[in-house]
Amino acid sequence: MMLELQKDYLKRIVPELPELLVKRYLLLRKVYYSAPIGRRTLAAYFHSGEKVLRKEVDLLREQGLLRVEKRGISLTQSGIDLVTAITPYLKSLLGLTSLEEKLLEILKVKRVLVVPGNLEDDEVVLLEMGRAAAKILRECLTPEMILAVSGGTSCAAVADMLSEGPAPPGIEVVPARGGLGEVVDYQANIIAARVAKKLRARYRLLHLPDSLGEEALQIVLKNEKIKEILEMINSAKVLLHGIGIADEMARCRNATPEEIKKLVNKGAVGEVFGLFFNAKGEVVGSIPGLGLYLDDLNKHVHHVIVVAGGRRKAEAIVAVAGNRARNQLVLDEGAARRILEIAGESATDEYLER
Amino acid sequence: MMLELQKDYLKRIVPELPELLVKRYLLLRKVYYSAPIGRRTLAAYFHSGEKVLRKEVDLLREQGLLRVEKRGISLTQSGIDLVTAITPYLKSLLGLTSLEEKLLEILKVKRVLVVPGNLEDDEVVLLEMGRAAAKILRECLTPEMILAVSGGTSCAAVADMLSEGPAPPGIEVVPARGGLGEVVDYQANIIAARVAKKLRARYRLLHLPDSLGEEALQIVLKNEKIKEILEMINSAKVLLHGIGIADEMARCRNATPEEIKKLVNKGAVGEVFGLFFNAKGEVVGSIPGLGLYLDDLNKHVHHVIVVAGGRRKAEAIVAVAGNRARNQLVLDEGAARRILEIAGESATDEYLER
DNA sequence: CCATGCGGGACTTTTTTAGACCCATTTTTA
DNA sequence: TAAAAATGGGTCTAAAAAAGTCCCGCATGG
Repeated sequence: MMLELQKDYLKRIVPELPELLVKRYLLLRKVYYSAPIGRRTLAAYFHSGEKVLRKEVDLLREQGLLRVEKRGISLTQSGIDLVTAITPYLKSLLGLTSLEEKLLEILKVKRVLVVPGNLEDDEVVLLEMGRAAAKILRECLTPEMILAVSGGTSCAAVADMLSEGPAPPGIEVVPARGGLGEVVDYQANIIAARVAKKLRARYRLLHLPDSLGEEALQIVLKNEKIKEILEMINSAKVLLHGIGIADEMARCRNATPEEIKKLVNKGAVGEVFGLFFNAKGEVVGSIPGLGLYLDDLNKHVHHVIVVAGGRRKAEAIVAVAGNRARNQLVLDEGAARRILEIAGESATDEYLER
Repeated sequence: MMLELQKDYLKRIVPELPELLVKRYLLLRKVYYSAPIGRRTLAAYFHSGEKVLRKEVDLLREQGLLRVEKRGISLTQSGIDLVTAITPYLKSLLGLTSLEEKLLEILKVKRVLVVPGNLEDDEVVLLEMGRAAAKILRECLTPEMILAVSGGTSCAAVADMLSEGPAPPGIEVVPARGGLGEVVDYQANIIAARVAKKLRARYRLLHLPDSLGEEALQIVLKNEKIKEILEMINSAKVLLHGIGIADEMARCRNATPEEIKKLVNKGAVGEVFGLFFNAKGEVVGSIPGLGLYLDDLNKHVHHVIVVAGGRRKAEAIVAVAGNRARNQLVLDEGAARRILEIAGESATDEYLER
């Protein structure tokens, strides 16, 4: 409270502080993730003039935070320390801390962590979310547990940012789904393997194409190996997953226009593991055959880490991750603020209904 | 510690923060003590251009901290709140908090409070010191006690800044000395009366010219009234006093050149109540007759509040107020930093002696 | 071995800032 | 009560700072 008070006063007597602080924080953060990086590249990234950027760089270099060399700009050790140390203060200044508290109430989950920035405007935000989620993930690990991970860019970012180093013994990493989409880096299988490698843990793969006909699926499911892995997935104690937007994911899974229409009519907005959720968080559709398996998962798991960002995913996040007491959400500022807007709107709606 | 850490990081990522903060703090503080005050007067005060100052004023007005009216500039309620609330943060930023801790060790007193700024450059500092000391003074008051105050500009400032309002019952305010100097506002008598009025307490006056011959003094001392007051002074539980520079005060008390030379030869650097102290804090001279009385005072008193500022008073402060466990010092930044310098020098001297 | 991207420097244009007034009004002073 | 001083606001101009746009020599990586 005392800190909040001072922060407020500080903003009034030095109103240029937030702007300066955020600007430089974003610069340092970008360099952190992209070093070594050139002056012009940075300028283009921030849509600012070269001279303007150079001034900032010079200033931060004079402060000993940046190192400017022939090969490009990178952070000094102090710069690295600062970027991590100042994040909580910045979040408080930007109102993200109070945003987190509000979302905690609205979404009724275990934890909400909001990363500054918007995924849609700034690619670095994804990495930052990945880093935050990776940290949480490590906290959740205990010996002899199964960790299930989903696919997608968000989980890929977590794998990227996960620190290398041994995890508790006996951990196994499994993909929560089969193959999906074309980009190999975002496949659950690949991500599971990469996470396992970082953790120096074992992993299993699920060799199952995702969009399979009903009959074919029934046959494949009789395969012992696949049955075994599916059982492993279902007994996972930690679950890491992203969130899909319903219609996009349906299209991505080669659903027919009728099927998509059907889903939309049922109010599907969010998707995860091939399960489709409506705004109230109810399952209104699923990939045939696997649906039941995966619906069970939520009942036995201990920790669920959800990583998602971008304003356009807000509805899906509420639908998929809301009202689940075991969920820990890692969001970006864009999604977080949008969720608050939606909640405000629906609250207004309720008010109007009376 | 956490706060210190953040402060440090904040200074590195926004190095212009201290400058901005201090500049505006000083502006607000000046307005606080001088409102309503005009733009040009302020500009002249800060030795800055009119336009520069106007920009700052506009900014602070937009922040709702200043009110700009035909009659002049004054603080809004928020502005008043801010000026008082931000002081501890500012002190920490300027390193005054750590300065206070160092002085506490060096001077071995009960408390050291350092006010930002230098008395010699900025007249407002005196008022700020007065306000700080007045606050401490009120904390020290208990029913039925005697409060003794000395003369001088510092104590006058305390009287000025003392809030109006009742004190614990039965308090009596007495001047610690008789008349001294020409300026009526700085007489101990007048200050005692003003303090008493603010506290809604009773007061007594000491009708005794300070520079009296030895024989005349002996006669006057037989006066019952005077004896009574002198006894009251000696049984004071709270003592508020400033600090004089030895040679200046000697001259002020109409000492002959020989007497002054004698004092200087004895190493006198500081003065209070007509007692002269050398650098080690020993009494090396006094106004005839009253010396013993006043030397006793320090032995029975509970709280001693010392107010002094300006670099040139540093030696005197160390001499008079150092090494007294009951003393609470209110200093300005100028004096405080100079004291630290002196301590460093003498420490170096000791080092060289080995 | 060359092409790309790097930091640093220089030059010009644009924008911002700062200084020096004057004005109508209010407040203080004589 | 009248004169004098001080108030905020406005404006014009000079100065300075900022920003945009190049070019250069160099290292690095394909």
